Amino acid sequence: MKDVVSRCPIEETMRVLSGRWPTLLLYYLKDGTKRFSDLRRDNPTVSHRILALELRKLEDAGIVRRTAHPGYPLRVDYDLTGPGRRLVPLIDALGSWWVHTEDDRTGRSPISETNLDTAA
Amino acid sequence: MKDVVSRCPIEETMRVLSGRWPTLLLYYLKDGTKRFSDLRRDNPTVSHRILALELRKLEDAGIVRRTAHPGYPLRVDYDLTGPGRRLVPLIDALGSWWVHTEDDRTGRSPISETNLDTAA
DNA sequence: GGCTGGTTACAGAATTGTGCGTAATTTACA
DNA sequence: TGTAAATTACGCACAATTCTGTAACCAGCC
Repeated sequence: MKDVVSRCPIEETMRVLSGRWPTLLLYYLKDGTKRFSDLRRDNPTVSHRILALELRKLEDAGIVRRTAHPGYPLRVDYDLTGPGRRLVPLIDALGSWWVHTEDDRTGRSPISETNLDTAA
Repeated sequence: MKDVVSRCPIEETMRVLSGRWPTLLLYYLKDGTKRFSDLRRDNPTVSHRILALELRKLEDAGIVRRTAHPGYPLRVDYDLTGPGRRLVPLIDALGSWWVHTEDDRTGRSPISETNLDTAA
């Protein structure tokens, strides 16, 4: 990718949210504070390296707050910032959009007077 | 919500919207019908190949409708489907989220009353 | 031959995964 | 009591995989 700094906010947002993990991490973090190992447990298919990189990316974007506790064994907490929490419902909206478009994808119309299929 | 598919709808949505082009194409298509060459002109940095691939992906996702007119020279129109149009405000919301988090990113207080938030 | 939309073949860039190393402290065990 | 190993959250080097771009080619009518 180039070093192009886009002025389009949508592009900027997508630069952060693109990929498989960011929205998933948001999803797990909306429950509250999680530790690195918690997040790995939540999603066993992320490699530790990628998890660290993604968390760093979200931190840089101001979505996630990283809190390192001094002492050993190491302990680091992650939770959503204000912007991060405000982002959650938007992500959820995308999720429901997908669910609703299922009707369109399967060629059915959503709940209407003409349609009384056995719903899903 | 039930265990509809084995995968999360947010993940499915992001699988389609991830990357640099999908949201940009949505942005250009929300004005109305466009042809392949129009979209290339709108965004000169997409390669011919990628544009075709991305449009195909959006078509498969039910976001974009492809209409090939018979006759030569070839002519193909692209426009948003119903789901595609319903997606636009959600994308816009992500854009305004980014604009509003600017305050947080730049360390300014988000207190606003005399706040002219005109998105770019 | 040129126009348009699209595809294939190959190359190079970017992203992701694997495995090893590290820190200071606790526990395991002989 | 001493030594080894586990723990936790990474960083680094490297391999594998995926993504993107370039260029050429196709179709069929003017």
